[in-house]
Amino acid sequence: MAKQNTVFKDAFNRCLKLLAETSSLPSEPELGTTLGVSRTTIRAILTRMEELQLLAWDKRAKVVLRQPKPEDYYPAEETDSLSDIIERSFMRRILAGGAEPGMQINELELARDIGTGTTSVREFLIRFSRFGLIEKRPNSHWILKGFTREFALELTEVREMFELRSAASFAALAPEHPAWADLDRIETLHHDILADIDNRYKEFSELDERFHLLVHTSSSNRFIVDFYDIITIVFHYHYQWNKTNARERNARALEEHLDYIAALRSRDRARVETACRRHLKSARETLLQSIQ
Amino acid sequence: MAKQNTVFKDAFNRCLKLLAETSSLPSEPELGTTLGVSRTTIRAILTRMEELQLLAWDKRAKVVLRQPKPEDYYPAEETDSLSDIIERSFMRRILAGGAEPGMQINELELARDIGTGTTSVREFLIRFSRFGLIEKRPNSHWILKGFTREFALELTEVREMFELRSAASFAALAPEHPAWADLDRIETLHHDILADIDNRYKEFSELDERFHLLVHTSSSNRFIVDFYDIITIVFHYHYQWNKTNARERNARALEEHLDYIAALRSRDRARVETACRRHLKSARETLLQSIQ
DNA sequence: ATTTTGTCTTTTATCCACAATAGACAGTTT
DNA sequence: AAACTGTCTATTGTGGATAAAAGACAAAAT
Repeated sequence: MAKQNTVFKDAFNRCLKLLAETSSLPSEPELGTTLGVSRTTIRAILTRMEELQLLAWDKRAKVVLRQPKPEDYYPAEETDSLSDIIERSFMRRILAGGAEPGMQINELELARDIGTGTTSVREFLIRFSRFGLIEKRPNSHWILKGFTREFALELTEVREMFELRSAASFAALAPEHPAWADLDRIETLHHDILADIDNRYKEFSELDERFHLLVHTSSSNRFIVDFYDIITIVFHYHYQWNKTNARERNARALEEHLDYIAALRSRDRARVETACRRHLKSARETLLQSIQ
Repeated sequence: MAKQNTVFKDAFNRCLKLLAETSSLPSEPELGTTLGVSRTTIRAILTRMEELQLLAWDKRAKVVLRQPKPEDYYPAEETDSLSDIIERSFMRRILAGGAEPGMQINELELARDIGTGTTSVREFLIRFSRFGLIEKRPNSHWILKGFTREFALELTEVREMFELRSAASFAALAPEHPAWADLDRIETLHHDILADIDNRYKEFSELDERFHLLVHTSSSNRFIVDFYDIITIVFHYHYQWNKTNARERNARALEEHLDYIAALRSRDRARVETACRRHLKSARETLLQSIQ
């Protein structure tokens, strides 16, 4: 297998949802834009839909014949891209499994373990190395530096530097800047989740990412925004594998966010700094607690 | 060709220099440590030296038979690693050649151009992407974001944040910390170069890198130290292709460094900040001037 | 008791091949 | 005239093969 057709399968599944809602599908280029894939893939999807008797397709006419059934969809595990699979598998090994700092990482072994070629694993490791958790010895193995206390402290040090600066520039944005509207939407979601915290506390992780990314984006600095990727991935997996007191932690963080958002709106520099520092401090503590 | 034996050739050349200075070579493991390669490579080197009648090798006895001649060395262009070749070639294209921001980068074309396989080019691009000059569109091409004014401003903004913090922590290092001795050596070199600036101004680039890296290292933060890689590569190629007023620029920077070094030694926080800011400001101006 | 060497195995770096996907262009339809 | 479709080509993503390089282990030498 040279390449998995996950792009096709994922787009096919998404296209089924579109199909469920209309009696005929739009033009190929329009579908391509909607689903974010090329016309080649769209045509493969249409062909498949024809085969499944979902669609009568003749040039511009794309008439829906029947509603999609659950078995028409490709299974979810076939739509994950290879790099996602490798990432998950690797993160499980190093965060969940008891991986010791200093351990060697073996491309070949990792590839065999995941059931994939070495090229993909290698490319993943190169991409991943910018997160500072692994390091390459040329012509030799990779070294796991480990998700240690030092790592967390170094990460949060930079995060705090960047976020304080971003928050300050956010507060200075012109009132008509679209970021304020984004902030409104995010604030509303905070209230919604808090109102039903027992059931919805799990939605925090995603909202947290969205909020902080919005703040960082206002720095207009690619290095600051890119750095947030590291925060995202660390917190993403951290939330996934460390669920003690998740409800309380998230509720507190939501309150802090609301305070932080109010401070941004006040445009009062000192107030922004105080609220931002307070939240970052508790985020750091949460992260550190989970380490040992 | 699966793999170029550049490690062997480069180590062989370095080993020839060792051979020129003694009458017999040390043990295989010792040579390996000295040259930074494995015993496998050492044995290949010794075999080659035997073939060239440079050495009589029998187990532990490695008797030098004659001095190496220039033709014994492998040519310098054969000792460069493939990734160095790709890097140089790519940087020339985007910094020296008139590459427009927004331009597409084609892995295959680049590989053909350099005369190498696509895998190596691809891995280079992935590694290089962390410098923020290119961006990947999955399943499609890379986009050149360009060495623009915005890039330089974003880069220097982060650099200034990091270096101010690093300089402050440098000044707070214990007096017995080895970094102070490194600083002494670097200062001496500054005086040496300034004393013969007309002939030695070209040595500034390397010294500059060494000095700032020393400062950044004292932050003990891998993200800050790693970020300095970006500065290094940008300035490295910038110095290489922009030589107007190099002598004057370098002389001024050397003076600023000396002032900065004196400030670090004084351990006076305000003085450190002033000297650091002044130097970073002029470094930024130099970089910006070269862009348009 | 170390250290060194001989031999062998494992892993990395790199090229190549091929399916999936993107994208270009001309002819066709609205 | 603008958008769409049919067809074809080019490029990316990924597995597999292979030489270079690293490294393991036992036997030999100090």
